[in-house]
Amino acid sequence: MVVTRFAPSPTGYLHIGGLRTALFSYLWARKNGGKFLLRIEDTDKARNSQEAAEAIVKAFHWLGLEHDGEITYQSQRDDIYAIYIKRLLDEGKAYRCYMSKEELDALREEQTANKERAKYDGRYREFNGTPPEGIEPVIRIKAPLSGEIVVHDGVKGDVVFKAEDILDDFVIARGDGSPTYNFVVAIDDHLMGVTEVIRGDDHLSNTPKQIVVYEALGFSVPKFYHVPMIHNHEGKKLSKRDGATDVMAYKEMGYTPQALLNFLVRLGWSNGDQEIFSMEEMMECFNPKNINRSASIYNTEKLEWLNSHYIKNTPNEELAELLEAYGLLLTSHDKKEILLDALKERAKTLKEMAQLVNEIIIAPESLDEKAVEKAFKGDAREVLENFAAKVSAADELHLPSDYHHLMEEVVKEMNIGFGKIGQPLRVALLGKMSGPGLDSVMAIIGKDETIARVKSALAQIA
RNA sequence: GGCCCCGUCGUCUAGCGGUCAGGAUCCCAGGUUUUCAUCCUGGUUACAGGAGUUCGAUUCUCCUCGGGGUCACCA
Repeated sequence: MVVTRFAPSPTGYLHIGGLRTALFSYLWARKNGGKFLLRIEDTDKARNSQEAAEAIVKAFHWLGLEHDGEITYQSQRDDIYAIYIKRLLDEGKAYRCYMSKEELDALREEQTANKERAKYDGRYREFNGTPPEGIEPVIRIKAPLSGEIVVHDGVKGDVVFKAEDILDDFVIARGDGSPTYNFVVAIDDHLMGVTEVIRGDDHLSNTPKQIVVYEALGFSVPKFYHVPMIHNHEGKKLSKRDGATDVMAYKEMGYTPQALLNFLVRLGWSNGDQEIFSMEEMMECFNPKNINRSASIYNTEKLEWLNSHYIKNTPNEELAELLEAYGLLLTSHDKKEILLDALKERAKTLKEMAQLVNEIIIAPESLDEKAVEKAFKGDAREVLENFAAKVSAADELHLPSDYHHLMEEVVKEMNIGFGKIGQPLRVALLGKMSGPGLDSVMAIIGKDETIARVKSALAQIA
């Protein structure tokens, strides 16, 4: 069984980069009928893990990504980690190191001065004398000091590290007894049954350390996939400073979950030339072997395109529900269909769409001066008066086509081009030169409001 | 600085020894539309550089350059 996991450290919210690795992990688990687990890496007790977990779960929920089973909190697993620390100590695979912080700093400084790599010198590795007074020892693992550690990575291939280059006896438990990251990650992944670790490639250089832990404990090493970073415009790792990295901010901006997920799945991963993926297709097609090796630059142009694509292709019923989050209650609006049909091809975001709806429903406060100047030339006044009279006289006006017929009548009668009625009417109804089809607009606001807006405009330009 | 990763249009990418180097987005032009948007059609733009290997390299090897990541009693 394929078991994947997403293991964020609780920095507050779910960001784009994290979401992408979570998505990859989720898809791979679902595709294989496996499990997708969530673990909160909150060994840093100063932070509020509960809130962070809730923010992440909330974002997952919005996106429709559900994790399996209970959430694992590292902060609640000290007892478990203690067992493995003791085991390593008992087996002589780890030891207490009584070096003080000051001594360590001094050592590092000296090494740096000599242009050597800063590393622990192993002075307590074989120590069995009397420990110095007043030192709370850290616990270090006996790491191999020579030879190679090979990470068999599904994205990067086999990455070879020389032990002497990168390893030393690193700390697995602090002076206060709390375990450190590289130690608990290995234990948790093993205990949770994780078979494939899909994570950012900033973790690649951590991996040899984790492999040391796996091997010391006799655990089998999972399959790794280190996915390249997402960079900002400057080519640097994406961070909170780069604008909207909070996933929920995309909801506020009016992006649909579908668009965001589709955008992210294609960032660093591809399936031939395919650009549009439904959730089902993602689960069907996703395979980490097609993850790109190089970092990608984050750019929202395609996201916008995808968003408008999905808005266009979302059924009205569903669209009306989505729009509720933007303060638009359309579910029982009698002209909902016409309204949504008229606007879904025009909006890039749901937020924008809500705004466009209001621009139709609510009469313009004032008419744009330039538009008035341009549109109300020649016999515009007569045209509008004629049209208003026809609207007044008609009994049944419901569909856009009903209004369209009236416009056609005026055009024929007065022997003018369509633009001669379209432009002034548009300005009268919407206050500006652009917007959706006028026949739809009129069908939406209805007969009385149409007449009222035309008359009001006529009065204003008198 | 040590170690590691990466390098195809501006951006996301396809390519896996022989292609007019393909698609998407963006941008531009034309068409459709009373307008704007959508939509349709067309167009501009890329193999970082240099050595090899080979009949032939974007593809394989090495070097250079460039970018990124990581080097904690943080995660």
